[in-house]
Amino acid sequence: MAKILVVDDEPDALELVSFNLKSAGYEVVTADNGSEALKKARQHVPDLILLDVMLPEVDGLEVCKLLRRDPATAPIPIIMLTAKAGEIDRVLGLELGAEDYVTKPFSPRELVLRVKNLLKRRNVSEEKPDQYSVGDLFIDIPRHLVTVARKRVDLTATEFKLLIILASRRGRVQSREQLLRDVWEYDSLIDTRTVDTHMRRLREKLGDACRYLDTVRGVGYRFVEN
Amino acid sequence: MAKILVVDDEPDALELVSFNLKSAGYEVVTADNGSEALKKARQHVPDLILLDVMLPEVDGLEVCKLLRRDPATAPIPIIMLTAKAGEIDRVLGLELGAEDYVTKPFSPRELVLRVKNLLKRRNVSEEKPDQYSVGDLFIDIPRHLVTVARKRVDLTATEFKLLIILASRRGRVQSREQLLRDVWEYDSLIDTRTVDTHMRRLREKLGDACRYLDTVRGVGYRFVEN
DNA sequence: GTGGGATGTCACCGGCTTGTAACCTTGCTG
DNA sequence: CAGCAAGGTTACAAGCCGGTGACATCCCAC
Repeated sequence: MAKILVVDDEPDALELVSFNLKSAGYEVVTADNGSEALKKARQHVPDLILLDVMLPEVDGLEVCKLLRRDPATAPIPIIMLTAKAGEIDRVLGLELGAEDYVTKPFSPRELVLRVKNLLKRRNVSEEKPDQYSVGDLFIDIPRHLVTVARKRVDLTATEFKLLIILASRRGRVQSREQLLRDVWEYDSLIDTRTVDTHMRRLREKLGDACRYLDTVRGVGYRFVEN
Repeated sequence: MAKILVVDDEPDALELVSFNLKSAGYEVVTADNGSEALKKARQHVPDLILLDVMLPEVDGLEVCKLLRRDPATAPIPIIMLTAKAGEIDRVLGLELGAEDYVTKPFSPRELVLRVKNLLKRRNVSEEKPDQYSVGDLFIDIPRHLVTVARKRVDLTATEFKLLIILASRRGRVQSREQLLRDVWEYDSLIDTRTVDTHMRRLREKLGDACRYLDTVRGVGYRFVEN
């Protein structure tokens, strides 16, 4: 998954943005001032940089210019963040090589969408992984293989699919209806309680690893976040 | 998706407009006279209002003025619809706080575009946000997760929904009846005092963060503005 | 056809959630 | 300051929800 450097001097904004990007599955590196941003950009060589214009000392425009000057960081696309919606800023930012521009306040959703688009355009792959691993649980989709603590676990087709759907949306609660749609692939000819039964069988087979599967009462099931 | 209140006394016009908005993916609420418009605006708190100027009894300009006077509906952007293309009307409407002005006959396409633009400008993201954060309180809807000062708080399904409804209308007081409608999703087979009990449980679990939940005596509850 | 595994359904149970009522506290009004 | 109404608290019973075991059915391999 793509690595993104987020630069903002306000801790709250930094937290908000990086949380959302992480949720969307990106790897996030942060910096809260201009010189740190330059250092981390050279150190990590991220796939994309989110850069706040208003920074103490070295401001965002300056950082942008310096990043473009260094051949190591020059090709990295940059999205500028700013509170000012002024035309001057926009033009200036774009001239200095920012790929895109987002004015505060922005919706986290919108930001993630722009990031996604930009990365897609840049052809940085963001395909779904064909394997997951959490703690001592390994899931290999093409091999249809699941192991817990290196020991192989045999799952039926339905159990496997259920596990994958949950794992691929790690942290996000899936309602029974949702799971029926995605695992069984048609709408509710099936009793929602059937999901419970399959969860039970899945948990039974996973043994210790069933700790990764949460029940959220009144809502549905969830694969734990960490 | 954004909710839009459409007000027009001609059934044909009402139908035309709401059909097009629904096609564009918006949720539509309708009213065919001024007082109903006011009632529904307060009840549904839409993201935008399309208001015909020519209405029997209370006319559009009057409705506009009244909407602006009520703090609950004041911030909602309004687009005025009128047959008259006169400059006087335009000025009057804008003075009264209409955000935009469309003269009949208009193309449905144009109308939908204006709606889209206005919502975008207002940063009413076309979709509802899937997370909220205020101070040290974080709410993540897909994860069904609430944290206060980074510490996880376990809420029941009802408590969670109540919190989300309040958070999504930050600053606007919600009456007990309103909350019953939106959280419990059917009309008041339930005692309004039940809301109190759930607010208490919610506050208890939120601990310090309950300071974000105001009681407005004689009216209802509110998530604080800032 | 038979046997075994996979799958969907059901009934039951225990516990948590939830609605309600009764009582207490608070703050407004005169 | 007294009285009252609105909201906070407490307690509790009902019932909903999810876990579980049992079972019928289906499908496939043999």
